[in-house]
Amino acid sequence: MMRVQRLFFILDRLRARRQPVSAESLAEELGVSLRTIYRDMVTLQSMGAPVRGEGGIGYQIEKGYFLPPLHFDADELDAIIIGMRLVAARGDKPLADAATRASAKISAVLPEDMEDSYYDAPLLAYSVQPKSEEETIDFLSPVRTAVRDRAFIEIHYLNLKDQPSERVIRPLGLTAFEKVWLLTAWCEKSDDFRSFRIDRLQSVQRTGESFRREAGKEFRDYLKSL
Amino acid sequence: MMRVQRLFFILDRLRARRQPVSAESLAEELGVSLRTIYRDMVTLQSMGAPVRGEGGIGYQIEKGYFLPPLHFDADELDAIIIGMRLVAARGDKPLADAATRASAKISAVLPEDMEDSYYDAPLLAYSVQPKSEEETIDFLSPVRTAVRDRAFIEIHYLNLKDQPSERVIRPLGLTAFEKVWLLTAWCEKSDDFRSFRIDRLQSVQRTGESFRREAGKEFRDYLKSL
DNA sequence: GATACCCCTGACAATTTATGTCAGGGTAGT
DNA sequence: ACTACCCTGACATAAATTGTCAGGGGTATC
Repeated sequence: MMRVQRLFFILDRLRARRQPVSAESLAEELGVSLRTIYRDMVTLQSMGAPVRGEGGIGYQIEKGYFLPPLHFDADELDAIIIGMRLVAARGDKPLADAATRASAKISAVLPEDMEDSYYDAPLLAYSVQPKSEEETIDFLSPVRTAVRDRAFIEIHYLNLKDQPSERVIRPLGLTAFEKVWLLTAWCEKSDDFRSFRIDRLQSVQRTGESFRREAGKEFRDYLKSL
Repeated sequence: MMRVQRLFFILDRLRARRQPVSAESLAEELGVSLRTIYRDMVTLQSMGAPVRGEGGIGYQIEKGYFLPPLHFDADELDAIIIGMRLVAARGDKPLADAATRASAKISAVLPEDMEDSYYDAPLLAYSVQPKSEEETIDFLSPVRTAVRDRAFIEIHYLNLKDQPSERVIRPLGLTAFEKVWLLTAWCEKSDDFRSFRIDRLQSVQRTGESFRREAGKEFRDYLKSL
């Protein structure tokens, strides 16, 4: 009985991670011996699951699905519900609307009995709006799309000491902190990585040029160092 | 070994046929006894596969089991990604894991070209852990499942003035604020609605009893009044 | 060419599961 | 009442799973 659960768990796990998973970490997580994991892998492969193991690396699952994703369990549904509500509460209008739409699409594919509990779920998210709600121009969405399109933008920024500056940057990524969104970018002026708080932006404008992301790896390394 | 193949076969079979499949036909096809098929069904159900058996009909798989391909636009994808990462950052371990799994399942049903951008999306969520990270017992998940199951719980609570109390409550809902999770409940002792910060809970224990939600409407009204 | 990580395989005894059989009970439609 | 199913419990036997021990071999990094 334990075995079957384990096999499904392994599949799920390999699907979840892009990075290779070592047999040892699986063994530990599942409370079984290393040998058992190796045997499980043979079983999975013999059933046609596209799992590949490489020495010195770990296990990976090939793209394309051997088993279609299972339905969402109660915890996963909770995570989706609260996640979408968090975004709806903390994002700007376009992102909040998108969260609502995504939520609707997901609930549409749920079985009826789960669909009801999805909408009635007693999970809420609440967020205070950072500034006075009336006239705050929110730059989250323009910046977000600029990140997506890899478009250079020119910004007017007010740092935490209220010193204004103007610069052209490559917007690389966004991070949601407790209260603020942080934009990580490559600043052409400083020729280095810089972070900017979205709520301190005075203006955002695309220059029209776009960049290729040679900086991808460096960016990820930079993020890890934060 | 035979067992695992059988379970996968049954899943495949139920997905293939729209019409109900009888346990007997499965037993015959797989060369096992009827009893074994029934036991297999229990196993599948215990793994969260919504296979339904009806007397006089046969077995069928519920609609939401296999997620159909979903199409999300770029903004919706952003919302899902950041939402799941927010939950992963702010929930406790079970909820964070669930967010990761849900994320993987969603990405698995995306068209191929969208899948890459899903994983590479430069959107991150970061959250400071509220207490010292070592020995904080996290009550989010037990409370969350109690809300789901409508189970009475007995809690030891330390209010913001550090006054301890002990009470039996009906956990009604959870709200995620910037830094803390708030539990809204009906308190039997006070005979009124009360709110509790999850991080101030000292202990949580189910009484074993459960309640029906007559309080549903009142709860929603109460929440609106906050 | 060390070194550190990994994957992978075989064998064997102990334990845990799975299985068939027998004997019931339940439900829904006819 | 009948049919055609699903479902459950008990129990002895057969089969699979598991950990342990003892290896072999590949890949990347320094």
